[in-house]
Amino acid sequence: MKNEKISMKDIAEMSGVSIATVSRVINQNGRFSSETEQRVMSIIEKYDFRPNELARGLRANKAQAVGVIVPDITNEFFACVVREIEIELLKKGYMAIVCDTNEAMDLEKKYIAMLKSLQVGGIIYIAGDTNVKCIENIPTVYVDREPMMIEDMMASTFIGSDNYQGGYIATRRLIDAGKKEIVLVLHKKSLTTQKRRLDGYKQAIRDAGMKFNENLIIKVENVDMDHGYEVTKKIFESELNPDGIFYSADILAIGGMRYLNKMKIAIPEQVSIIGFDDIPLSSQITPALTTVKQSYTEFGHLASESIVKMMNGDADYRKYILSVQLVERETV
Amino acid sequence: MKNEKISMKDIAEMSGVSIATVSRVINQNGRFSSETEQRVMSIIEKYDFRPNELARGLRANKAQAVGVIVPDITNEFFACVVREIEIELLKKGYMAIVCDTNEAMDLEKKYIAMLKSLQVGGIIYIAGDTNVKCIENIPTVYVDREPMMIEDMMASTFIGSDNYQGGYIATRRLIDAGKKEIVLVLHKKSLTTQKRRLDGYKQAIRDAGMKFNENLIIKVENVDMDHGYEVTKKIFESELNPDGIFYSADILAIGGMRYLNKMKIAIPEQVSIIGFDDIPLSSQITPALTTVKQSYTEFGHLASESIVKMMNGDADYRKYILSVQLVERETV
DNA sequence: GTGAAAGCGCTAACAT
DNA sequence: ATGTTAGCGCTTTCAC
Repeated sequence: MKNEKISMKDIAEMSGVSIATVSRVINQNGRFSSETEQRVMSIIEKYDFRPNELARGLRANKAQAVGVIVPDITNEFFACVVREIEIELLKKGYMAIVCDTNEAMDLEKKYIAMLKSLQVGGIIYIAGDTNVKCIENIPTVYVDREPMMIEDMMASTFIGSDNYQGGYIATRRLIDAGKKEIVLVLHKKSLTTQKRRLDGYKQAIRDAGMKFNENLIIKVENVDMDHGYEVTKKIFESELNPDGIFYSADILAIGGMRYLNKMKIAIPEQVSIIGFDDIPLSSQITPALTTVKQSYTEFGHLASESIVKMMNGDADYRKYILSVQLVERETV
Repeated sequence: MKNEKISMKDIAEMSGVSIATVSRVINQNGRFSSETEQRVMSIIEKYDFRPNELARGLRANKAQAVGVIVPDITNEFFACVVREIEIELLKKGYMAIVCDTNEAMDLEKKYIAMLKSLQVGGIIYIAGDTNVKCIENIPTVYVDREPMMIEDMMASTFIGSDNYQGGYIATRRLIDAGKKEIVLVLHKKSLTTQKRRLDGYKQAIRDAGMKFNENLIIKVENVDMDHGYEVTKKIFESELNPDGIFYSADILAIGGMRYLNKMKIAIPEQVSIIGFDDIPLSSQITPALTTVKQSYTEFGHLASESIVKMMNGDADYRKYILSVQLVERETV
């Protein structure tokens, strides 16, 4: 009940060895006899002792932790990526410190500062914007959203999907379904992800011999279900009359479908819908959402792998562009 | 580019004062002239210096951080609670360290150990189970899921919803809609939340002069959409023939609705559905889910408030039982 | 194989 | 108003 906090010094005294030896045993740094090891270990277990990570970190000049910056933890896609990262990092002996910025740039800055003062060894950064300068003096892996590399370009790692390909196959699918007026709903922020998807869209349109129409590209302020609903309402209340909509995120599509359902617009007969991400939810709604799958498992796995390498000085500076697949369900 | 890490010692040298003075300025502990303050501050800003939290924490014998343990970050309800907590804690100058345990008890133990060795000042604990012993020697706020208090009972705080009331009004609503065979889908784990909702259900049934039927209580292994689907399938493939289902979580209900839609079972004409939580998603699907609302905002707010009080020795040992409301939408 | 001791960056008690 | 210094718990050189 009242275990006063125990330190290595206490363990040392109780085992009748010096604190240096205790340290060696704990870190398995050799130079101790196996009898000593046994004795020390048994005391450690008896008191359930774990070394103070603050002191360790101070000594090592960095914590056994990595910061993870996420723009929106309530978006199932990011939540899944984060879970994956946490699990992987834990396996490797690191603690993940997750910071949800709610897409606010000022919070992002604040969290980066705090993470630095916490002396995290690295940062996994799912940026809220692309005008971010690279984080300085600390290993960083950029995930999903690629920052404008100002300088430092070669000293960083990026993990993202093939968004161009994603934009292309989604649009192509809609064209193949005979759709003629295809709206693309994009996130307003200047994200490379959005730009690439647009490029893919354009190319698919051109390849089909159709004419690219600027007015069919609609930007949305925020990526959530409400904005998906509102933008769709706006579209149908305008002079546009699309027979296909490609949303840049599943949750936008889900919000949009609510509007279509409400207005009794048949999916996919009147309007086909296609999303992006393939969050677990997308297979659950009715009709189930056709979408472009990004693998959050791979994102998380690669990100943790990569940041740990970097922290060990094992530079891993490159871009990983993961391929993307069309998941056919019921909305096209 | 190559700013070597700067410490208070460097700041002190550059400002021509002692490191103690720098410390006083930073912490606004008084006993320095305003000229000194200006000079020191300007250097600090120039170098964007922030004190090493590891060293601070070591000195203070605890970090300016609180651990947050969550059973499932991909569940929108918990994600929303976490967001709220993070924001509130940041305002108060604390860092949140979020640990997603994915409903695994062993991970939970591991994370608690890690948080302790990180010397967090407190823990906000949304337990995965109820058989948890209280966390020892560290201020803890239990949220949503109440642990069996072994000892230590009076030295802890709990924040939860009025689950009995929630169970009652949901069931009552179904009864009022004329439903006769009402299934209750519960989480299998021994959670007090589940038990209370069951109690509310029973009471409502009895109050209506109906007979409680044990067979109508179905337990589910895990709370996610897939389990919602599967359990609903199982129900309709059994000899049961419910005209109302009360799911103990919105995401279960959403999975269940997929099955009903697939089988062309009309909601709410043939079967009425009611959920629990009121996650943002529930208002977005078609038909929109009738549910019992728990306020994640209040959860998060109270939890952060309370843990900070406790860490300041300002004991706040009590139970907060938040009231709950029926949100009428389209599935009843 | 083991121990003594320095020092990581900071705060606070004690001088002045 | 400011400086000196001990010490938080740990790792790691350097002696033996």
